[in-house]
Amino acid sequence: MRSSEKPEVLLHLEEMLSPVRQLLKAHSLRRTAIREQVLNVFLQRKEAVSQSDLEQALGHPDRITLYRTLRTFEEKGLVHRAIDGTDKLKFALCSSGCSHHKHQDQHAHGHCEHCGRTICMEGVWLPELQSVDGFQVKSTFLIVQGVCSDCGKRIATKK
Amino acid sequence: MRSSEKPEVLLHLEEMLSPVRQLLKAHSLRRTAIREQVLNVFLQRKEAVSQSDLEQALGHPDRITLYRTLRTFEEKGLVHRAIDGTDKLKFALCSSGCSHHKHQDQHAHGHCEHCGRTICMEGVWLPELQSVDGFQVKSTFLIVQGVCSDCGKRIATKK
DNA sequence: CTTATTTTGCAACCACGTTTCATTTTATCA
DNA sequence: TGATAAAATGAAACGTGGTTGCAAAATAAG
Repeated sequence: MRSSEKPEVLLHLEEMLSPVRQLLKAHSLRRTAIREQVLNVFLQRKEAVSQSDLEQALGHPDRITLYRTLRTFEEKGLVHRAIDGTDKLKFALCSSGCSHHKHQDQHAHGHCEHCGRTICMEGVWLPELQSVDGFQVKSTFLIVQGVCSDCGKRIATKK
Repeated sequence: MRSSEKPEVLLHLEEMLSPVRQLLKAHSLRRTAIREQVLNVFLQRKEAVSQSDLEQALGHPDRITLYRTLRTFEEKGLVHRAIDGTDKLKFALCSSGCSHHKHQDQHAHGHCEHCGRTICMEGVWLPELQSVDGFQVKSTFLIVQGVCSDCGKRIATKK
């Protein structure tokens, strides 16, 4: 689908409406199909997603390209790694506090042992440590494992 | 090396002295070479170790056997997974509070971004949460990233 | 010392992370 | 709009790690 096939009016509308393109432009990233698709998934879901989540959501695109897309996003400060205690690497959209090399992620991550989703818990604050037994603290992560509210309801109603 | 080649007095001494064999017996596990070796590494280092750490430390034994050894130890409550924010799975010796299926790990884990080691921080306590926005909390993990005291000293003296 | 049970080591498979390189696509500028 | 430089893609290929099944070996029990 080439953009030249669309009337100009529509093009301008799209440019105005698309937060995805704004994000790409703001981080000086070229606009490509997979980047837009990936960003759309990040914007739709508010949770942390793994590469395999994305592969499924996007109908199994080239996995190397997807891999590099995520790494590029991470480098440019669009996403950060969300540590959720699983061995699976997940990413979440950065908030405005993230820059290219310093990511801030001042909230806990809740990992649901039922559905496997990882949600960001904005309300939980992390202990602010500076040094522990000679260990210089640079960042802290709090992982909360349990059952998310959706799964909790589902279990309650089905039983 | 068959034990029958040693005098009986020595045998008794060994039995009395070996915490490794006590651990195995306490968890009704058979005494095998690799299990003793792995436990020795766990007892010597006080940090969390990954499978590849163990492979290196033990001179690359059969990796499947090692893999199953760790899983067995985990099932029997000898070790627990130590979440340190890396994608690499690590294990640490359980304290007395661990049973077969319920592991307690009430301390933070410090991950050194310099040497990659993961140490247990007994002094840092985790926030006790019960429910956050409908999320039922079952366990919490605190990961502290930074520079461990050894690396801190090493950097300070070398520069 | 024999036997039943457990553990080991091997083969084999799949998922994932990662790099290299030729080809394609994008943004830029005339 | 069309040519061009730079960037991104897709294929191939490799390494590591996790996992299972099965026959051989080792262990604990009698």
